[in-house]
Amino acid sequence: MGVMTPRAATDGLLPTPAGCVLTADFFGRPSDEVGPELIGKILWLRGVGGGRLTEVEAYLPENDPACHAFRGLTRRNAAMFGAPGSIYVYRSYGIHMLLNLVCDQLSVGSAVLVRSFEPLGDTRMLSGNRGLPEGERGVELSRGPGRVGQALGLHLGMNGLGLGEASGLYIIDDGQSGAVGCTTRIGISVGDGLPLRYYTIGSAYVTGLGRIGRGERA
DNA sequence: TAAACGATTAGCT
DNA sequence: GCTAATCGTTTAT
Repeated sequence: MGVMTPRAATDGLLPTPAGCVLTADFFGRPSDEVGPELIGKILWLRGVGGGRLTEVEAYLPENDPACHAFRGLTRRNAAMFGAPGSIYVYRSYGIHMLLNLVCDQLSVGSAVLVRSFEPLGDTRMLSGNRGLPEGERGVELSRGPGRVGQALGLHLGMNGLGLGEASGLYIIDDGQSGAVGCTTRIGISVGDGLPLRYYTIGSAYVTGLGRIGRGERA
């Protein structure tokens, strides 16, 4: 499934990781199916960097009031109803840029929220965007959805663009995988209780480790 | 036009 | 563990 990393998409100073680039056929399923399979895949923004996905959450338009698409299409969430494998970026709390990957078929309104990743390769661009010491690669760099957006330098101009050439953002499968855990989602006031958060078991690049430790919704 | 509300994080206690 | 800061989007007048 998918195609190999396009050579044209590599940057001399910051090579895009080798592997199979996931495309619309991978994302064209409900987000609770795509979510767990994304764990361990590589999120990479051309020329900036990225890492291995360690935490994502699925949002479904039906029976899920926490999903932005639950109340139908608005100007803000329009990108969420776009083609599978496109990007939905929105501003949270007036500050943070949160990254979602659109799943399922056109106009369904299902997406996966990227919450954390473990950095790979050169982190100079990422740490610079975060305002951290050059080369920083600790959890402070990319644990938490707001930090992910800031590290990658996301902006609303990327909203609605497709993964790949259009946006420079790629999801790459390099064949490696780890154990995937599942718990309830984080930071929402409605629709919690649904086990739609997926994470890499044992990784420090996961938020809310406390509640996982207590065995909540394991 | 006004009010309320967050898919959060940093900073305290 | 708890709370404040922060401001665009949505929803209600």
